[in-house]
Amino acid sequence: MAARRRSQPSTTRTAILDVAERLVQSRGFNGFSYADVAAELQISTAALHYHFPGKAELGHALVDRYAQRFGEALEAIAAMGVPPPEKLRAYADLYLRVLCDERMCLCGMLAAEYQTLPDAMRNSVVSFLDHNCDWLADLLETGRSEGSLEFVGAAQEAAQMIVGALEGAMLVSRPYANTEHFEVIADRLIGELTPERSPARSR
Amino acid sequence: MAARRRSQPSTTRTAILDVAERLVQSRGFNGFSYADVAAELQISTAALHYHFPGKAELGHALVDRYAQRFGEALEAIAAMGVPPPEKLRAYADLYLRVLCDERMCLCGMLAAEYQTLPDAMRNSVVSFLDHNCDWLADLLETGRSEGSLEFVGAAQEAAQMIVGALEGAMLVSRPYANTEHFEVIADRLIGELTPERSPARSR
DNA sequence: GTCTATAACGAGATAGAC
DNA sequence: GTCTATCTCGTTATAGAC
Repeated sequence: MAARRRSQPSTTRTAILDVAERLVQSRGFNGFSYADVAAELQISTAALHYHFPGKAELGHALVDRYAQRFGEALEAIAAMGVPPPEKLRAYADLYLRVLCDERMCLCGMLAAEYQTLPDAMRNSVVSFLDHNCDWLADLLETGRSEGSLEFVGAAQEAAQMIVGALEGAMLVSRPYANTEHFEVIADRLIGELTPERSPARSR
Repeated sequence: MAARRRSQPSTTRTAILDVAERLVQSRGFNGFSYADVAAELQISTAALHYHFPGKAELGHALVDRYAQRFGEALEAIAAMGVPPPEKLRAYADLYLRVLCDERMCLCGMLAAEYQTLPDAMRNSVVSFLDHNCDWLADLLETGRSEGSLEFVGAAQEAAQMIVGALEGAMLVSRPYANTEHFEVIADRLIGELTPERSPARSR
C-alpha cells in the first residue's frame, strides 16, 4: 500500500495532464481554458486549481512531462540494436504517431506561441529542442562513422535541419488532415541521408 | 483626386492591418486582441469594429493580404532573370526577411492554430500553402530540366518538403532569438538541391 | 470615422463549506 | 479533493452621440 501510494501521482492529476496535453497539442496553449479541461473531466475548475495553482504551472508540468516521455522514447530507440538508418526512421515515426492523433508536437506548438509563454515554459521548450538535436547529432555521427548514413558538414547542423523539417512537416500537414503530407517529407529527409546503392538519375 | 481616392483603401484600415499582422505573426491569432491593436494606434476598439466587424473578418483580411503580397513576391522572383538556384535562394530569403523581423510566417502561425480558426481563414491558409508548393514545384522542374537543380522524385513532393522545412525552420528558430538556426537549415536545403560543383553559399 | 459608454460573455483565480 | 459561489479582469461586440 505504501508502494502503491508512492507510484500513484494522483489519478486526477494525471487525467488533467492528459486532457490538457491533447487540448494544447490541438488548439494551442492560448486556445484552451481551464473550463475546457474541467468540462471534459466533469469536475469543477476549482479542482483544477487545487492540482495546478495557475495555467502557467499546468503548462510547465505539461511540457516537462512531455519532454521526459520523449526523452524516454529516445533512449528506447538508442537501445534498439538496429542500424542508425532504422533508428532515424523510428525517430521520425515518433512524430508520425503524434500527427496520427491529429496533434501537433507539444513543443512545436509552444514554439509558435513562444512569445506569449511564461518564462519557465520557454526554457523547457528550448531544452526539448536542444535535447532532440543532441540526440540526433549523436546518432548521425555514429551512422556516418559506420558508413550507414551520409551527410555533409557538422552533425549538429544536420540534426537541426531534421528537427526543424519534421516540426515543419507536422505544422503544414495538419491543415490537410492527412499524414501523407508528413510522410512524403519524412521519407525525403531520410532518403537524403541514406547512401544510394542505386544512383538516382542526375545529369 | 479621384485617382488618389481609388488607390487609397483608407489609411486607418491599412494601419490596423499592419499592426494586427505583426501581432499575429509574433503572438498568434489567439494571442492578440482588438485592445492591443487599438492601444498601439491610439484609437478605440469601436473604431476597429467599424473597419472590421469582427475578429474573424480582420483575420481573413490579414491572411488574404499576406497571401497576395507573397504571391507578388513570387512573381517578382520568377521574373528575375537569374538561374533557378538563385531563385530558390531568393525564395528562402523571403522567409529569412520575415524572421529577421522576429516574426513567424503568418500562415505558418495560423497553421499551428488551425483547429481554432474561422472557416474562411482555414481555406485561405491552405490556399497559401498550395500556391507556394505549386510555384516551387514549377521552379524545381525547370531547374532539373536545365540541369541546374538536382533532386529525386516528383517536383511537387520536393516542393512540399521545402515549404515544410522552411516553415519549420522559422518555428524552431524563434525560441533561439537568432537567424543562424534558420540559415543553417536553409543552406542545407538549398545545398542538397544544388549539383556538387558549386556549393555557392551566400554570406 | 471616431468617440464614450456599456453590454454580454468567458477566463483565471480565490474563499470557504463539505 | 472537490464542490458552489463569487470576484475581477479582459475580450468581443453594440448603441448612439459627435
